[in-house]
Amino acid sequence: MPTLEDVARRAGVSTATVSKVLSNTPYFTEATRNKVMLAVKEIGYVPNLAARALSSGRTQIIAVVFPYVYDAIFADPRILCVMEGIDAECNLRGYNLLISTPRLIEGAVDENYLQLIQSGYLDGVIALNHVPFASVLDPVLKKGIPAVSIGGHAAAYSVSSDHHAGGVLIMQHLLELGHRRIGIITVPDNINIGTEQLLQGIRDAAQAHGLNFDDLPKAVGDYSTASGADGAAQLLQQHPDLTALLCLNDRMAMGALQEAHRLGLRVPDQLTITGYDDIPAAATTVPPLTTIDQHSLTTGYEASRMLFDLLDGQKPESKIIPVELVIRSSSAPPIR
Amino acid sequence: MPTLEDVARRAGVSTATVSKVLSNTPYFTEATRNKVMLAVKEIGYVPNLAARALSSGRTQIIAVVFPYVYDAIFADPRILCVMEGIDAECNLRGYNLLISTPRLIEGAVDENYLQLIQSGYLDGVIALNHVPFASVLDPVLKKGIPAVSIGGHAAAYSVSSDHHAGGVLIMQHLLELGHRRIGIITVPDNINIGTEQLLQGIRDAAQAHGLNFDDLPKAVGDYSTASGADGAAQLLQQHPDLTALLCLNDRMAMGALQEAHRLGLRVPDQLTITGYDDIPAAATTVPPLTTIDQHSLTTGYEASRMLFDLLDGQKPESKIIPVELVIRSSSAPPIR
DNA sequence: AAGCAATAGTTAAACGCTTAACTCTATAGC
DNA sequence: GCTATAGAGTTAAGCGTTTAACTATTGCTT
Repeated sequence: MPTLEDVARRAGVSTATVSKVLSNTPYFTEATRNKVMLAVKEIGYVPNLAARALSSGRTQIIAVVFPYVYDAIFADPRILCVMEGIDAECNLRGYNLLISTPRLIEGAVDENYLQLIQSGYLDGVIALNHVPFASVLDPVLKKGIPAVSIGGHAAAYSVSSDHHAGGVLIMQHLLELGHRRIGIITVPDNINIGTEQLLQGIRDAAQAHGLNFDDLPKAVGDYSTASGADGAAQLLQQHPDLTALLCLNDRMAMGALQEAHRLGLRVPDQLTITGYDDIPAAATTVPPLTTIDQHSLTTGYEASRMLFDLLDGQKPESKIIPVELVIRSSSAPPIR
Repeated sequence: MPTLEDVARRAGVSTATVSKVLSNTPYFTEATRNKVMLAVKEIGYVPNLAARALSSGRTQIIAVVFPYVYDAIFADPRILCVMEGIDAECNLRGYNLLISTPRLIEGAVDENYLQLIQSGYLDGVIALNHVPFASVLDPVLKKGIPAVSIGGHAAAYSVSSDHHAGGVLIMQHLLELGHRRIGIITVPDNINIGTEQLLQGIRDAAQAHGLNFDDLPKAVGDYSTASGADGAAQLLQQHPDLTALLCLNDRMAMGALQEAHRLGLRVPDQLTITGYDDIPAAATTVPPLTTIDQHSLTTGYEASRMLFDLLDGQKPESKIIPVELVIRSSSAPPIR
């Protein structure tokens, strides 16, 4: 492979000149620039990234990390939408995207991940908030790598959804339709800040309508479709009088939908089911899901923009992405 | 950050010794090894990957590339299953996963991608077969980077599904149920080899049952759910007597399901709908989809194993992953 | 006792780039 | 005429590893 030196020789200049011309340093004549560019084209020179990284300390690689939790990360469409936003922005800027899915062995982050963080291979990190979030992001911050978190982390720049508003919106929607006997398919406590805010929103909306959140029947799922079906089964068996199921994500709502169908319950006529996230599939279920759009693509986009600002030496403001109630056909007034 | 030299000084040996001990080169006493290891622990040394890469020519990075085609890659659950298999294997081996989604501007691969390939940053490549496949994989092969393709490429090691068998299986299933008036929701020609094989399988099965493939009504989609709905609408309007819809992927089948529901057609009683891929969502639609399981996870797993074999200097055999008919509830005999 | 192989470790060059510090005009200001 | 400054380019010192080639010691053959 041709090196800087080959280009320099061919263009009749020094390697420093080539390097600087290539990085658009000022103070070169057009003639010199042209000579260099021509030589580059002629011998098909492409910079060696490892050498560049070693010398400059920058790798042009940013990592997206999501702890491997519950089921496979790649199974969660919500995360993929975020990824897409990130990918698009990185592509635009000529950065490369590395994916890291640290395994968590008994609470400890895996060794490979730690090595990667320490290795100097990463110019920046975008981390998805999840259970063992601190343990994943802390090494990054300690090492001083620019990082932004999606979902919030006290010590980091972050972009998160307005989950409190989301909780209020979806619960309000149910209440305004006239539902009172509402089952909730939730996830284990302390999963992340977002979930707490969401639950608080639901609680507040309930209270505003004179309903006590703590009295509402609940089932605990794990975000997966299957757990949604299980939760629905359990809830409907113990509380056959429920008129609505509020699910903390779309996948669990899809499971609930499936279970309702299995039980011969027509949605939304006999049972209202709502989701959260607005993943692509939510629009194509039968019936399509009423849900909360988190604007995942925007979230990914904003996260990368924020990271690039950080890399440019700026101090960006943490951002809160507004959410939106999307009313489709899985919700209707309860039957009297 | 501490360097090799710091470790060497502390352990009272040369940097070469440290480097070799760390890479398990033979001919060192236990005492020396321990001294080195102790020093490493004490000062928290982590190798600098860029330096290592420059010096050794290996980066510990492998790239998964999928051309950006139609809609976002990240929207395709089938691909994500494959990714998961790849990710798991890379994680095990301590390799890092870089994702590249080259944009295709007027048939040409984007410049960033080409640079990445040439840059020496990649130890290996796994490429997903898609429309402009050659243009994406050719630079990789030319550069001599170990590569495996998923879906088949004449010049490369590959792992692919037995699409011909898949086509036969799904069509046979329909025919054996007694369907004859079958609509096909397909994709544009020449998308990739896999699709051609699949169509050939369908054709062969049709012929074996005395049905001429070319006479079957067809609609052309683009893999997306929406295009499946459109295709179904179009097909059912022009051919109201159809008793089954064979869709070339699950997402289009989900769209068809949705359209059937909109038209008030009960599936499978009044209309049979089948998919292909067996993405996770296929099991949770209402009704769950009859489809072909491509074993996407295995595919990803095998692809990375093959790549690692290649990196180990072996010459692996290209592999064909068997497929499997998964009969769920979206298919039934036609009404008489 | 010489020769050799195996063991244990070192030296120093190389990997390909960036960049601080430097040189050498040419022009401008006073 | 002398200094300052801006423009155009070069020199050479790293960046932190790996690794080929080398030295030195020990033990075993013959």
